[in-house]
Amino acid sequence: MPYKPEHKAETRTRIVRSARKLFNRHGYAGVSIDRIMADAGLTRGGFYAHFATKDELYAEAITLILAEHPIENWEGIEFDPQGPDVARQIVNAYLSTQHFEDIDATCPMVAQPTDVARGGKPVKDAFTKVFEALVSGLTHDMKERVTNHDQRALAVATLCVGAMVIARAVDRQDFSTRIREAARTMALEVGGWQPSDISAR
Amino acid sequence: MPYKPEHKAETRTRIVRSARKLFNRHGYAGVSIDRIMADAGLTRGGFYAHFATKDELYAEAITLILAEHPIENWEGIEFDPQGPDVARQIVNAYLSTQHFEDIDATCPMVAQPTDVARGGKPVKDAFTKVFEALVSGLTHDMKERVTNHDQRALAVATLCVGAMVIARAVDRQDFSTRIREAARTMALEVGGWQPSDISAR
DNA sequence: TGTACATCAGTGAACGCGCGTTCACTGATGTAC
DNA sequence: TGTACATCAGTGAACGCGCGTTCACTGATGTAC
Repeated sequence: MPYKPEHKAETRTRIVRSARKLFNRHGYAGVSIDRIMADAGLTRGGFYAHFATKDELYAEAITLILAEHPIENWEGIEFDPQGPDVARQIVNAYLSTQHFEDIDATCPMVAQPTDVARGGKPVKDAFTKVFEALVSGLTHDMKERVTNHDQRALAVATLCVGAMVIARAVDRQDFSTRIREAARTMALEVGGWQPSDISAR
Repeated sequence: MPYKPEHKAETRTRIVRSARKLFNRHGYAGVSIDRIMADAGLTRGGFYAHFATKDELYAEAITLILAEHPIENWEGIEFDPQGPDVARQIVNAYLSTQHFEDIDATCPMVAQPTDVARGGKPVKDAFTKVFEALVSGLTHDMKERVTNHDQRALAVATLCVGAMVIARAVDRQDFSTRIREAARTMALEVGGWQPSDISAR
C-alpha cells in the first residue's frame, strides 16, 4: 500500500471544504471544478478519483455543515446543550453579526437555498436534514414554556434563516442589521421568552 | 420611421418577461441569452440592441415584479387597498399554495435571493425596493393595532419570504405545507391579529 | 539499514460543447410622392 | 391607390473562452527483502 489509508480521505475532505467555501460565495453554477481543485491545492484531473460528478460533490458540501456544526458546537460560539436556554443561544448565534459576515463557513441554508430548490433530490434531502436539525435544536426547551411549540419552532427557524437570506440580498448595511434585529426580537417573542431575558450580542 | 415607436418597446418587454420566467426557474448562471431570446421568439444577435449586458437584463427582470404586482394587484388575488385587512390579505396571498406553485411568475425574493446576494449593486438595489414595498404594504394597518410596528412588519415580511424560500428547498410536500402554515399562523400573531380573524385559504 | 519495486493518488493535455458578445447583413416596415 | 425607398429591428455566423469530463501518464509512497 503506497499511501497511508487516511491519505485519500484527507484529500477528499480538503476538496469538500474548498467546495463548500466556493459554493457559498458563488453558487453552484458559479464555481468550476478546476477552481475547487486549485483551491484545495490539486489539479482538475484528480477530481474524478474522489467524486463521480459535480452534483455529488455539491450534495456532500451541503451536508458537511451537519458534521461540522452539530448545533451544540457552533463555530466559535459556546453552547451548553444541557442548559435551559439552548434555543435562545441558537437564535442569537444564528442571527449574529459574526455569522452574517462569515460567508465562507456560513450555514448552507443561508447561502444556498435557491440553488437547492433548483437541484435534485439528494441535495434537497441534505437541506431538509439541516433544517430539521435547526428546528429540533430550537424545540428543545420550548416544550415546557409555550403551547403550539411545533409551529413556534418552525416559525423561529424560518425567521432565523429568512432574515439572514434577506439581509445578505439587501445592499445597505444598516438595513441588514435592522432586519436581523427585528427577526431576533420577534423570534424570541414567538419562542416565548420574556423581553427581560433578551440580551443583545 | 419603419416601425411604430411602441414596436421595439414591446419586444423589449417580451424579452424581460421571458428572462424573469427563466431566471426564476434556473437562476442567473443557469440561463443563457440564447435561451431567453429563443423563449421570446427571437435570435441571440438582437439582444444587444435592447440591453448592454446580461446583468442589466437581470436587474430589470427583478424590478419587473414591482411594475406587475404593486401589492394591491397581486396575481389573481383581489385586494381592497383601502380596506382594514390589507396586511393580512398580503400574508395569506404570499404564503398561498397558488404562489408556492407558480414558479414562473413568483416573487423574485423567493426565487432569487442568493443570486442577488452574489450580484452587484443594481441588482441588490432592485431587491431592496421590492422588499421595502412588501414591508410598507404590511405596515399599512399595523400602526393602529400594535406597538413596535416597524419591527413587527419587518419580521412578518421575513416570515413570508423565508417560509417560501425554505418550503421550495425542502423535498417533502407535506413539510413545505407545514412550514408555510406555521409561518402564516405566527405572522398573524406577530402582526397583532386575533386568532379568530384568521381564515385559511 | 539500504535498495528495488508495485501501487495508485494525482497530473495535465485533450475532447466536444455552450457561453457572452460582436458585427456585417437582410428584409419587413411606414412614409413620401 | 400604387410604388420606390430609407430606416433600423432582427439575423446568424463567428470570436475567444472556460466548462465538465476523460484518459494515458508520472512519480511519491510504504513494503518486502
